[in-house]
Order: sequence, then C-alpha cells, then structure tokens
Amino acid sequence: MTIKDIAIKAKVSTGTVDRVIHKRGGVSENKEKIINDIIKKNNFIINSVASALAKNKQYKIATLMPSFDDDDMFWESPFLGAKKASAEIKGFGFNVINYTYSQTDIKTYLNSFNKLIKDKPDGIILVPAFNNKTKNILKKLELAKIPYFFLNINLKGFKNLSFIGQDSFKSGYLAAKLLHTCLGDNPQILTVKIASHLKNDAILERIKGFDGYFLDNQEESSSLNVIFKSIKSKKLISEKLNSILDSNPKIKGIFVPSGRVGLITNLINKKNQQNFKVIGYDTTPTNLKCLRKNKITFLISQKSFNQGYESIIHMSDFLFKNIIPKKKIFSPIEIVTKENLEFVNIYKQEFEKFYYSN
Amino acid sequence: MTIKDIAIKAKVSTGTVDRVIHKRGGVSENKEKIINDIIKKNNFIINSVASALAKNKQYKIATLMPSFDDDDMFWESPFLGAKKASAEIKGFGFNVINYTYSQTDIKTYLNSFNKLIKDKPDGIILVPAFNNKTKNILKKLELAKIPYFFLNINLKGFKNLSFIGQDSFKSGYLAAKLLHTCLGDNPQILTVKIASHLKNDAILERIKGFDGYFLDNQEESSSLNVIFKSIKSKKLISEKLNSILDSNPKIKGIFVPSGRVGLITNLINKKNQQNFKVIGYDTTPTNLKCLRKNKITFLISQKSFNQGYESIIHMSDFLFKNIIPKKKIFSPIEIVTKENLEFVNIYKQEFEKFYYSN
DNA sequence: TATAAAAAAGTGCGCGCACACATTTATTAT
DNA sequence: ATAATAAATGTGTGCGCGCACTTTTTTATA
Repeated sequence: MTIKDIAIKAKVSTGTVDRVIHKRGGVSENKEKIINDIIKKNNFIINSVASALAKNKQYKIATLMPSFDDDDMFWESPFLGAKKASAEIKGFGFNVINYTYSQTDIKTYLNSFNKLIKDKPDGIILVPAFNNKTKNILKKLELAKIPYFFLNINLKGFKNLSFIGQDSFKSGYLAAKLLHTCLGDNPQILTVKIASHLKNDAILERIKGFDGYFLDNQEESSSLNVIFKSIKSKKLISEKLNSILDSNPKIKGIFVPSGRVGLITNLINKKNQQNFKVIGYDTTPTNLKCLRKNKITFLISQKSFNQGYESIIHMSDFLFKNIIPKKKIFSPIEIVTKENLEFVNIYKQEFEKFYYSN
Repeated sequence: MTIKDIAIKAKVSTGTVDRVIHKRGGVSENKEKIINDIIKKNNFIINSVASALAKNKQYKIATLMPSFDDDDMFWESPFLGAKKASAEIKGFGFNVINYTYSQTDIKTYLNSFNKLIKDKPDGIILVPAFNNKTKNILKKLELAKIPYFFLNINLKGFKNLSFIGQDSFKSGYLAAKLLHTCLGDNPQILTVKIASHLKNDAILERIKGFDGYFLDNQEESSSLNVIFKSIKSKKLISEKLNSILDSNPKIKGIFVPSGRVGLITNLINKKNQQNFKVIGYDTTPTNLKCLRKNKITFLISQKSFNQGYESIIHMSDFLFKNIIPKKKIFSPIEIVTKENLEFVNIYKQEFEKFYYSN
C-alpha cells in the first residue's frame, strides 16, 4: 500500500493524500474523511525510507558530553552509544556532531557550547554541568527554539524536552537492598564519600536512596561515613580507610556511591580485602578489574552506552517523525557481578568491533 | 558523498562505481583501484535508505515460536521484540510473519512449520523443540538454502546461522554466586526440579552451572534436590515441599532452575515464606508478583524481548547487507530484584504503548 | 453575469541507488 | 585485416515520497 494506491482508491491525486497525511490543510472535509478512512482500514504507515529520501533534508544533532581519558573512561560509553545510533540514522539525513568538555574546567564547557551553537543544530543532547552557568547558555537554546535533552544528569527547572538517565534514588535504594540481602539485618556499612560528590545531585540522590531503604526496612539503622577531600593523595586515603576498618571490625559492607569505587577498594590493605561486601557504580575498566578480583561484590551499571544510543534515537524520532519523547526516560538499573560482567558491555563490544573495522 | 560524486571523481559512470561497490565484477583493475581509493579516502558508506528504495525488493522473515497464554506468558516477550524490529525494518522491504506452536503438541509444531515453508521466507527465526523431529524439518531448509537462526534454545549439530540466547551454564553459575553471597559458605540449598526440566537442555545447563559454581568455590558442597513429576497436582507439591522444608531447618536457599519459580514459591506455607532466599528465572507476570511480595529474592532474566528484537535485526542485516552474524549471540544475564523490576521490561512497555496505540 | 480571489486538487521533478539494457573498447579467431 | 566475441563501461528508468508549482473548482464581489 502506497500513497498512490490510496489516491487511486480515494479517486484523488497523490498530492491530496500527501496533504492529509501531513495535515497540511487545504483539503475539503469529505475527501479528508475518505482518505483517512482508507488509511485506517489498510493500516497504512508512511514508508519512512522513501520519505527520508524525498525530504532530502539534512538534520544536525549535536552532543555535548564530558571527555574521557585513561584516568576516567566513563564517558566513552555514551559516546559510543551515540556513535552507533548515528551510523544507523545517517541514511535518513542525520549528522551527529560530538563536542566534549572537561568536568573540571568550565571554560571548555562554555567554549564547546559556543562552537556547538554555531553549527545551528536541529537538536542537542547535553550532559549538563556547572549548574549556574548552564542556566545562561540554555536560554540561548530556548530563544532559538532548539530542542535539547539532558543526558545522564538531570537538572531541574529547565525546559529540556527529555531526560535520559537513571533514577538515582532507586539505584541507591537497590544498592542498600543488595547489601542488606547479603549481610542480614542491621549490618555495619561504611559509606565512602568524596567531597566533590556532595555537589553532584545524582550521587546525593543515591545516598538518599541508600538511606531510604534502611529507613523503610529496618527499625533502626546506624551508619558510618567517611568523607575524603580529594582523591589525589592516595596515601592519605589509604591510611585513614584502613584505620577505620581496623578499628571497626563490625563493618561488613562498603558503599561507594560513585564510579570511584575501584580506586577506593584498591587502597584497602590486602589483609582486609575480601572480608567486605563492596558495592559501587559504573562499569569502568578499573571497576571491572576489581570485580574480577573479587574486590568489588556488585557494581550498579547505568547502561550509559544505551543512554547515549537512546538519546540520539529519541531525538531523531522527534525531529523526523515528530514523536514527542517522555519527559523522563529511565534506563534500567543493572546489577553487575563477576559472573555476568562479560555480558554487560556486549553491545558496546559489538559496536566497537563493527565501527573500527569499517 | 554519493555514488554520483564518486563517479565524477573517478571519471567513470555510476554503473561502474555500482559494480565495484557490490563486487559484481567486470571492472578493470586500475579503475577498480581508483574507485576503491576514493571510497576509502572519503569514508563513503552506501546510503541504505536509497538502496532499499531502489532495490524494490520484498524480504520475508518467518518466526516460529511457542505460543503464550494466561498460564504462561513467557513467549510474549520475544514476540513483541520481534514486532518492534519488524516495524523498524518494514520500510526497507521486510515483512515478518509470525507462526506459533504449542510446546506440548508436536502436531502444531509440524503444522506451523509446513505453513511457514509455503511462504518461502528468505530467513527464519526458530525456537526449536522436539529435537528428533527438528532434524527432519530443518533438512528441508538446508536443501532450500534458507538461512535460519535458533532463538532462546540452542540445539547442537545443526547448520543454524546463529543462536541468539543466554549462556545457560553461566546463568546457573550466577544464580549460585548470588545465593552464596547472600548465605555465606556451605549454605543448605534446595533445588526444585520438575520432571519435564530434565528434557530441557537449557535447564540442565543451568543446573550444571549452579553446581559448577560451588565446585569451583568451595571445598565441599552437599545439595538437596526434589523432583516433581508434574506441576498439575499443586496440593501434592505443596505437601511434599513444606514437609521437606520443615524437616530440614538448615535450608536457607531455594533454587528453581526454570520460570516456574513463582508457582513453586506460592505453594510454600506462609509461616515458611521469607525465611529463604529464593532464586529463579524469567520475568513473567507471576514471578514479578512474587518478587514484589518478597517471596522471590532474585530473578534471572533472559531479556527475551531483546532476543526477539535482535534476532530480527540480525537476520535483516544478513539478508540486506550480507553481514554474517556471530555463531552465538549471547544476551545479557540480568539480575532482577524487587527494587529494579520496574525497569526490566521498560522497552517492552514502551513498545506496547506505541504499538497498540497505532 | 462577469470577474477577481480563495480554496481545493492535480502534476511533475528529484532524492540516491539498483539493475536491466545499450554502447564502446579490447581481445581473439579467421 | 576483418569479423566475431568478450570485456569493460555507460545510460536510463523507477522505487515511494515531499514539495514546489500549476490547474481547476468554488466562493465572494462588483
């Protein structure tokens, strides 16, 4: 069934059918009804392949994400996910341009944003940072009526079309549940925080979720916390950490509400290791290594590859088919252990192999 | 960059470029080199959208899966996954026809297969059953040179192009790890089997994996098993089950290597419930209900929605782009708990909403 | 009733490619 | 040297649709 077929059935021209399908107006009521009836009856759906070709329109989607390096590979995943989606939709006229910034250098953030704007993209995928500055720059987008999604990090009070990421509260809640299940009632758990965490909404939400679980499921719960100013002086962290663990032999679990969990567990003395159930976030190479060595019990994955992928797909669906995405698109909260870790980044691996071999 | 652009650069016609791209032969060596160099240099990738339109070819993919009903909804997921993929690739000329059979009635299996064959599909996605009969019918496919994938269940000794499903051994291994982590060393675990399980390779592999874990990680391990002939007489099962649990107070964990875990846990007496860590398979509605009520601790998901989806996508990539799939495509082994269950079928939910509203 | 203006409906081209067919050039046989 | 054949290369059409443009029909105005 094609537009032509419909036109013949309805005894009109293809132009009229086209007008009805795209609601361009200028069609008499009765003909519109006839055409719509035929469309419904035959379950006609526009051939998006032919549509894309005929439109002959080039769309630009820009992404702005933190960069990745050997020290922190986290942001490689969403980048590759976006790449995969880009490859899929290229034939439909979509060009995806990727910009990056350093999470510790606001200048790079603003610079990249300004470059990005100059491209005049049709849609933007943004991992927001530096909340106060974001307000200003996003005003530009709203004035220019450029739709944008937040990826991974959700800021409130913006007119982002969608947020694609994890429900951080619930992921913290799940972390608590896992430790509770492993350690039994009223376990002594050490939560390891880093000062910069306390500025990160997602991490704060995880902690809230973690505490919330025990509030919901136990009569009382006491918690043990340690906060490190920075992760630079590893010696300092190591000393402090081990002294806490030594002097609190009841501690059976360690919760690190960030992707730094591997770094932390590597600083625990050998003699202490494996006495604890350790749970943290993100399947970075460092963390996976610790998981393999039983230094970490569970990792909670954000499925950031999928987040990157989905963000591009949803944006293209919005631009191309005018499908309005949900305000919040939550990615699954995935539990990773030594025994299923090989399947975790399976799509990423597949894609890398494909992409770099082309 | 289009074929035309390449033709101009290489000072040949588009036909010659076409011949090189599709390796149709009949092009002189030097021109072929010139053209290939331009393609590589410019990272040219064929526009599959235009290609699909020009090919003007209709592909048929047939699926043959077990049917689903209120009693067992498991097979709805891969069906919907396949539906989603179908919708995506329809514009590329793909028509997906779904056939079903009853896992307890071999006639329906053969009937559906014969119908399927008559469609002369270009590719087939098959959930195999009745091993001995499968051998015969698949010979027909091999004679007709119709490529086929196995979905979810893998039989050995066939010329299936690919298998898409879970690594059952490893999923059993993971199940053991989870119980071990929760219950500590040398836990008493009851494994609940049903006679029909023992004919199911996947379930046998899970059990192997489960036992394998304890062999790998403990000095010694004793195991407690119960096998039920059928799941029909629930009263019988209930009595037996509770008597075992009553007389073995050391039992702290229950392992059901199949999707019947919800049914089983529902038959445990109230007073006993929640004393155990229970682990089983598949996120069927029944099982999810038990998870919500804390009757089940962990479910291991096969991600069958994705399996259905991926199978169609890989088949279409093979038929359309001649991309040969891996011999075994393993789907992630997903751990589901009460706290992350809402995100598990998120794609399925999304799709259902979309599909049934169109 | 004639005419202008607006609304409705129709027409034709081109998007990038695949493929059948036509034409040109090179090679071999006579 | 010429015809016959094979190899190499070129040409043209159409896939289904979107959109600009043209034509026809209806309605409003003098």
